[in-house]
Amino acid sequence: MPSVDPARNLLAIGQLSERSGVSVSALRFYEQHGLIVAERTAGNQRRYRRDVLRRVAFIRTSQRVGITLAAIREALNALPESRTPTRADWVRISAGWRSELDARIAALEHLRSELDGCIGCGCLSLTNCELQNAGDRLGAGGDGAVLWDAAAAPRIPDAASARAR
Amino acid sequence: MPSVDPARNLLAIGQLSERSGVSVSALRFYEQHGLIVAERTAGNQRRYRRDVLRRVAFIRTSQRVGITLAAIREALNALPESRTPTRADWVRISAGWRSELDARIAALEHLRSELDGCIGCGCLSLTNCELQNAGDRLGAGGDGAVLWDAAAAPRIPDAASARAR
DNA sequence: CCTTGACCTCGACCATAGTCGAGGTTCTAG
DNA sequence: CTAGAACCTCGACTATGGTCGAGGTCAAGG
Repeated sequence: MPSVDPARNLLAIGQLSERSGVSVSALRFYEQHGLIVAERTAGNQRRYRRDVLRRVAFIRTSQRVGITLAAIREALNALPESRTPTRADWVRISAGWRSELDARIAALEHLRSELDGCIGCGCLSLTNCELQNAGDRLGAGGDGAVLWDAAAAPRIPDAASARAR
Repeated sequence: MPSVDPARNLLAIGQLSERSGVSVSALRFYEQHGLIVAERTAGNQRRYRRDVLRRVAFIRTSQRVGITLAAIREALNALPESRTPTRADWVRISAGWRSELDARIAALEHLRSELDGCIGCGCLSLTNCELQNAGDRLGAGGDGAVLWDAAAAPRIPDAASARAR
């Protein structure tokens, strides 16, 4: 195991991996996608500043809440000088994650009530059923709360337009 | 538009697409993955029995609840002779979907409470945080209700084992 | 100095749920 | 009989979040 630069306390990728519990390949992947940064040694090896550990923690925690890497990256980039989130940053951002979570829970509950109304009904007749025809969606809650918004674009790129193209 | 076989009332793929609202490519995809079946004309074109319409409705409705195609296929294959679900089948199976939904909602609520407890805490210190360390997961609820089961296999194929392999 | 473990890049691959296009065939109306 | 719409297969591509291996380099201890 390589020893740590005594002056600046930089971490090699294996060390960061071990301390964060995130695989080496995932760390490289995060860098590729602009979520973390690394300095390089003369020999082109990555060296991480210690605050990257916090950054990785932030990323994993946000992921556990179901936030996509793209959204996490945006949240990080929105910070002044793209700094690693402070505790205050975390409080603010995680409150936003909480709203996302609320929205997703609400969407599932709405869906459940639809399903309940549908369990005994003529659903499979393919007409007159909310579950069949509603415009709301479940999909990996992309950007924002576009939940049961019937006015949104149709989620099934339907046969007619498919053929038209 | 081709006319329907008067004797058996079979549907061409375009007709099934139009009536079900599911794209032609998706219908072929479903067939490829064993969710629906088609007879063939002498010229190798698909012809669908009318009950496939019900089957497709079942598939789409189940998908809207967030069930994966793999799980839907299993549910369909579990029916006697892999018949198209009757109304009674739908009642039974959709009750199962409902439990899945309940489990997913419970998982999200659990997560939310963890997040709440974590918003002001030292989360980002990477220690002593439930959100950081818990074994529960969100991921596209695979097979069954493996929700916040700390005994389950670690979801982060961690650095150590990655290196070991 | 040399070995060995840790590191590097790049490209291919996993699952999920399809879409799109190329190149060729079939079906049906006129 | 023929035009054209609808159909066929197959392979490549989309996005997400990575993993794995090949082939090659770096760094540090003995």
